[in-house]
Amino acid sequence: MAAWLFKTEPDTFGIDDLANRPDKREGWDGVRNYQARNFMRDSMQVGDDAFIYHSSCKVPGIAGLAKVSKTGLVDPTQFNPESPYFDPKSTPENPRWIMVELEYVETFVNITPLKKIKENPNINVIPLVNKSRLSVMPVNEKEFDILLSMSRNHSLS
DNA sequence: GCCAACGTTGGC
DNA sequence: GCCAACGTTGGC
Repeated sequence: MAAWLFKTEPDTFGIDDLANRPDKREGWDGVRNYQARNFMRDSMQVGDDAFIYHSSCKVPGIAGLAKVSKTGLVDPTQFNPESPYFDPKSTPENPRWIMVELEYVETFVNITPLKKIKENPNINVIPLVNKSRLSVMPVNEKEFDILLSMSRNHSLS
């Protein structure tokens, strides 16, 4: 089973919004980056772990955990002219943007800040730390274990 | 297919 | 709000 990290702006949609959905699930729409899309389309499987990372906020960092609950969904916002994610070049016959659905698992008591993540030499592999702007990125097993224990230990303090 | 210009992201 | 990093666009 693989693990991933999803960036999101909590002002728009954060871990609390996911937790407050009636079924605690949400289609992860609005990703408009081919590399990120390819991860969702080609590599994700139901049951994969998914960190929810909050960006562009007071304390950027990992806020919670979710899991992939559906794969291979067509992002409906690409066909909606009113949506900021509208893509006039995409057609229903050949949709360009594929998404997954995430299901809420856990909110960490405290955010695990990017600052702390950067300080750990064992997790400098992920594009997050490398200043990439990828909004969806893979997290290897070792990194996942470290990040999860950081997040849970931190929540005890 | 190169690459300069431009727009966006996102931490600070 | 600044600006570095990076993806995308479009002229050639």
